[in-house]
Amino acid sequence: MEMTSAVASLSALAHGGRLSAFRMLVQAGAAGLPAGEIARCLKMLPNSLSSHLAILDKAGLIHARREGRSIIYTADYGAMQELLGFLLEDCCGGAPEICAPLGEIFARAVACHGTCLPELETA
Amino acid sequence: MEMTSAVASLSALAHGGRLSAFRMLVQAGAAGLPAGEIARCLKMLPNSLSSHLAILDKAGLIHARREGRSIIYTADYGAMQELLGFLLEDCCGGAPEICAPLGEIFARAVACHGTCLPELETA
DNA sequence: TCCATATTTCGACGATAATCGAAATGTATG
DNA sequence: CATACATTTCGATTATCGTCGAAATATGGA
Repeated sequence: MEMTSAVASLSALAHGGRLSAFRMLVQAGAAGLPAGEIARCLKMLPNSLSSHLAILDKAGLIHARREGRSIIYTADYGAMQELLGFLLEDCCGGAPEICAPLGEIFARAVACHGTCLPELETA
Repeated sequence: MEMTSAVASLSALAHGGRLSAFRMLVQAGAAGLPAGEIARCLKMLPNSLSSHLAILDKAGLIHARREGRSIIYTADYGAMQELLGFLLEDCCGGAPEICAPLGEIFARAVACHGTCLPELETA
């Protein structure tokens, strides 16, 4: 991943609404979520959210597919992986013991306890 | 880590110059780098860089210490860890096989091959 | 104390981004 | 084909950000 797309991804995530939306999608998995559902959950106007989702999409962090009259958005885990990898690239200046504790992130991440997303699966 | 500081961190990183500076510091390890060295390497005006470093500092991603007439900046690996953890929190919607490949990030990260930073250690 | 070095702070200007109402597009249904 | 629904696009306004020159602060050395 090169600088310019990393900045695009980080800029896309550097906004409360977009970050919340992205995290919802990350937590939603491959099934994804319709735009309206996200807007309702985050209490944003549909048109505002739409432009935010477009920014995330343009950065490659999420993708859209039409399903009936809804548009379903899904997180791109590969893009996420590239971004995190970019931040960690050549880290710790040759002292592996510094970046070793970063591995604990995944111990927590893989736990997958799931907090948000109330009745989305049943709706 | 709560939303508001995550957005601050991502906003801080969402800029070419700041992202480059942060990555230099991440790669520099605990020794850190003086502001002037970063400015020279990134071809930025000292005052511009200074305000960018201030933003990264305010977000908690780096810290400053004075050493002689230089000011040495260092990356905060703990803050970095929190940010990455926040992005990965409750990921994958209960399907661990999705976020498992994210673990490969660290296989590469821990390699610590070191690219940039030419004669900084000898200067 | 006087000067050079290293870095930051201030102030202004131009560029970019966020927000919202209104209108347009695409899709199902009667 | 007309209508309702889901979402996007457009246009304008306001706020925030990035950049740069100039001046200020802090440190070390002659």
